[in-house]
Amino acid sequence: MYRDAYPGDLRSSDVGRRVRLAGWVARRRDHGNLIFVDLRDRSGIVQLVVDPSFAPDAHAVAEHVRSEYVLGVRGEVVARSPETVNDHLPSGAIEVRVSAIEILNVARTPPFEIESAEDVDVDETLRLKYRYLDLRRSAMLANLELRHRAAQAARAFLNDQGFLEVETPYLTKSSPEGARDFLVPSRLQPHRFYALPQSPQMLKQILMVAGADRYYQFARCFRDEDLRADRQPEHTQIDIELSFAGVPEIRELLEGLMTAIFAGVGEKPPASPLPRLSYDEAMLRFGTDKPDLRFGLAINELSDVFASSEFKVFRGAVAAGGVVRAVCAPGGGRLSRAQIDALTELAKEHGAKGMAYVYVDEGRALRGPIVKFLSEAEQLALVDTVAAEPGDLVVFAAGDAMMAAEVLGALRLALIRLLQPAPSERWALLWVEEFPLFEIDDESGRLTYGHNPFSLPTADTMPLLESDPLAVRGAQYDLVLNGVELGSGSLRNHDPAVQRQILRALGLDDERIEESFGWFLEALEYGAPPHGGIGLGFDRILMLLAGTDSIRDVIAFPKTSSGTDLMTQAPSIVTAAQLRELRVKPG
RNA sequence: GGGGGCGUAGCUCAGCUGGUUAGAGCGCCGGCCUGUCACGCCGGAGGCCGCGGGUUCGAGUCCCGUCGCUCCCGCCA
Repeated sequence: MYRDAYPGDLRSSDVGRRVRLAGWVARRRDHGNLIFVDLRDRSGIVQLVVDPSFAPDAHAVAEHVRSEYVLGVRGEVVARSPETVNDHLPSGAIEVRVSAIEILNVARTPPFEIESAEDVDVDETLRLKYRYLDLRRSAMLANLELRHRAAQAARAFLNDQGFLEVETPYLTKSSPEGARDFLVPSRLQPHRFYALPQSPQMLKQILMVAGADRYYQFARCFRDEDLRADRQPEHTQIDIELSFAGVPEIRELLEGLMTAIFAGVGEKPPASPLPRLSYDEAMLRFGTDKPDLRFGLAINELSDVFASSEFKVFRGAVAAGGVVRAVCAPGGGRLSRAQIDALTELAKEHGAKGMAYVYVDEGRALRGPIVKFLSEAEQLALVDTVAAEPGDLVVFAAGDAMMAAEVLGALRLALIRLLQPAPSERWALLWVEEFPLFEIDDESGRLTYGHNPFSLPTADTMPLLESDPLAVRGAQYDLVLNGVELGSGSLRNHDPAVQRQILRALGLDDERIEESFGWFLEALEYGAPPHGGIGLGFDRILMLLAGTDSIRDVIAFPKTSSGTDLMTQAPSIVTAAQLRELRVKPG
């Protein structure tokens, strides 16, 4: 037996207890006579005292101990004298007086300090190469525990709601739609390939057809696309699907799930029912389909105010069927000229020709290059509409409505970043609903799906499928937390005819539909129940709950943004023999 | 595919308009130290300045290329 107690768990109530401990040397302080060792494991740290007059053998061993050595220790928990209590340590009221030490394993000097006094940011490259050392740090272990607790809370909730956990295969069928697939060559069937799933979407719908009724899975999803701080080639989603449920019930269920997850990690969950925004509303007011509602700075409609303005840019935009809209940034008056210029550049990057702006002075008087073109009535109406206060900055976008939404959405986020207004709440969780089922692809000009080609159109827009597909809305619901899309869900098409119609509207010919989706559409013909579900980005939820800005911090073994695993050096070259066996020709 | 940032000791960084032998803090090694907890004091080792090329009397510094990491755009139903 190596241990009968954990270092970080020991407290005053354990005084007098004889314990066996095991762990790593976090720090050693050698006073020549007394030696102090901070012993660490997942539970935390406790101070060991090695006194040569009490335990000469243990002291002789302790002299050779170094950082990150693995120790087995025997001793007695003793109270510290009041002046030696360490308030910074949960176990700081006690220490362990050591009677015997065994070095269970030695360790090379770590390439970076695991317990560093200063809060130094070690280069992530190094952390990833030595991930086992990085994970040994308490912050990273805390993230692993957070992940575990969130997963357990979600499972417990879903189990309680009668859900069945089902695993779907990793080796599955490639389909040309959506993201690029990771491919796996088949040895048994040369020149054929499996694909790693981008999502278990169709399989979970098949489970509904099968009568599984309520399904969930912590599903690993693979996409061979370029990476980001919040995107990995493989990520985990809490994949959920249920039968015979409408949108309100699904919303209620998922709000319960989120509440359970928040509570499971010790966070106060946002109050149910959550706010709901339609996609159109979100775009209009926040210029994005994933608004961060912790901050105001909503977009204001000013087209009517400036329809006949002397300021040509505004008047012209409205005359051409466009809009004039603005965001009022409280305290924005303190932005420097250079910062305004940077905002203007940002606006241009998103399609604006420039960026009109006005400062709001004392008495709500306006100042800035464009003010001389604005009538007194226009100025009053502007100040009134955007609720401007002295010290504010108002930025405008004039032109096409789509462009204005995008520009102001970007400006809003940039202004929030620059001005750092106090968030109205810690967690702003909301639903964004009824996305357009179809979009126009910028490159090809063809119709493409907005979110998910399996979504059911809303009842009122279903008849427009052929006549005006761009007006069709899906019975969809996205969950957005603090401006991050956590997941997107919808009711699905259980009617194969409607599903086929949508695929056709996307420009797929019957042959292609048959090849990619034939098996799936056939299944729908055998009594598919009405159903719907969602896929929640588990890593993203954890990233937010952990308070980090990279998904890599909540994944045990993530890959770099060029897709390498720095620890194992995957992906790697394989042998010619392996390729021959797979009938894959070396490039 | 495109744009930005970074790369100097084991780690985090400094190194000015090109100019002696490239520095600091931490870590590491050795010595001393009975209560420290970022222990303290003394001493020491440690550098392909990412890599390749160029300009120059002279390059960590300037130029070109390249590699790696990173952020963003495209992309990601």
